[in-house]
Amino acid sequence: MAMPKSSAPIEHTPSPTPFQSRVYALLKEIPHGKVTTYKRLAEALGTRAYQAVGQALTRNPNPVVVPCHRVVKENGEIGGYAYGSEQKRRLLEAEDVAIRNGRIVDLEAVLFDFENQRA
DNA sequence: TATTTGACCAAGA
DNA sequence: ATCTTGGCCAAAT
Repeated sequence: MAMPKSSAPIEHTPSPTPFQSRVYALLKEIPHGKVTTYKRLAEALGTRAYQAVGQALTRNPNPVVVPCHRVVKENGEIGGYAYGSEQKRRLLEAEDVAIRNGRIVDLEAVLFDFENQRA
C-alpha cells in the first residue's frame, strides 16, 4: 500500500533518551520534603547541562512517579513546571517546604544531598 | 550536519 | 533589587 507521502504520523510516545532516563532515575531518589536544583542534578550526572535537565523534565516527566516539583532553581526560586509553577508551589507546600514571595525560605535546610543520600 | 531552543546559572552594569 | 549578557550542553528542528 502506498502510504501518502506526508501522512501525519501517529503520536508515538517518545522513548526517553539515556540522558532523560538518568535524570528521572536520580530524581526518584529524592524523598518527600526534600528538593534539589537543576544545577545540582546536572552535576550529579556529571555534566553542566543545567538547561538540558529542565528540558528533560518538560518532556513527559513520567507523571506522578517522577517528582518533578522537587527541582528548583539554585537561587531558591521555584522555577517552571509542566502544569504551572503555581501547582508546583502547592505541591511543595504540601510537603512542608516553606515558600515566601516565590522563594524557598531556607533552601539549605531542604536540599537533598546526592553524595550521602541524606538531608 | 547546522542551527535554534530551553522548567538554568553567574557575573556585571 | 532588576535587567542584560554570555555561557552551558542535550534535544529538537
